[in-house]
Amino acid sequence: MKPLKTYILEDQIGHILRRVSQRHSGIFTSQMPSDLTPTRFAAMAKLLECGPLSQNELGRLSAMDIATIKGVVDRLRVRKMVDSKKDPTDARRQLIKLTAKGERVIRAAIPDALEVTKQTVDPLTKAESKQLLKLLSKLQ
Amino acid sequence: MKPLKTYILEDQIGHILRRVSQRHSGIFTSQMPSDLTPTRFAAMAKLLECGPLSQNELGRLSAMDIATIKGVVDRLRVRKMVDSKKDPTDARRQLIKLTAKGERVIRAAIPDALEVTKQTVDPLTKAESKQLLKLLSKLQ
DNA sequence: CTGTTCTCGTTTGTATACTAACTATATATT
DNA sequence: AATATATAGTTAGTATACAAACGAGAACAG
Repeated sequence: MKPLKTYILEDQIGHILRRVSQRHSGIFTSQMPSDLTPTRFAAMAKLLECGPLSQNELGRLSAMDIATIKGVVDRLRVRKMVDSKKDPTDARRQLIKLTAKGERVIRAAIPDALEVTKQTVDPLTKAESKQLLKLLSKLQ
Repeated sequence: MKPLKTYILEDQIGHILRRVSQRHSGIFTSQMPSDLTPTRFAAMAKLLECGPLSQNELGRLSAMDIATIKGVVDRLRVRKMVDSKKDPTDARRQLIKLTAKGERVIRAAIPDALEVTKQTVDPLTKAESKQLLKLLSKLQ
């Protein structure tokens, strides 16, 4: 006899991922300056790490679609966190780089971001947290 | 001497969660009919499980903000997957219920959704997958 | 040199996701 | 009954997220 296929939303990895992401983003919003969203922060952190990048490279490195990264960069530009100039070697490219203000802001925000990570995994022991990262990494 | 606080985006739980969610949603999109998004599916699955619900209840049960669930319900209504009527006992409420079409669609989609879950955790062993769900559940 | 193909970025459209301000209705308190 | 408070839903605004179609430039084939 075949077992019934019942569908329990709460048991599905997709649903749980969504809820955990919601919680994380709530923690992020409450801890960080209001004009730093998770994606803006990610883009700026990558620029700090790598120096000036094309939009495409920045998108790839921070795991954002090109249409998404464009919006993120536009909004960062409005806030004078980044600026851009034509790549002299390739007229299609825009090189995006942190402004002085942007670099100051992202450096100041990094300790807070580490605190966000800490609070997010706070319900777990250190070993559990390490295990979780290991398992999630296999799913990327 | 204080250690340097280096920030590795790829090690942060928020970033990893975002990437895993992206992968899951890609699998969902490729496996499911194009007019069933993850949230639409979740809302309909809850309606199938619980019967008619107010927008508020539906939002709570499927982990969506009231402003979000409104958009989801509106789009489901346009597609004739749900309809709604005034709650006779409370004039503020709209009772949302699956249409016959909606019920047919969601029932047919459930096996596919279980397959999406399966594919999502495919890189993990059964034990790992169970462990992952356990750890994630602690973070909800 | 000339197409062909690829890549970079833009734009449009749709769909979450949440905040804040608002209206309307219900419920509780005095 | 009058007032205060709480709840249900709507609306507007901002920010991801991605698909699809497009133009401009680069790279490469012949």
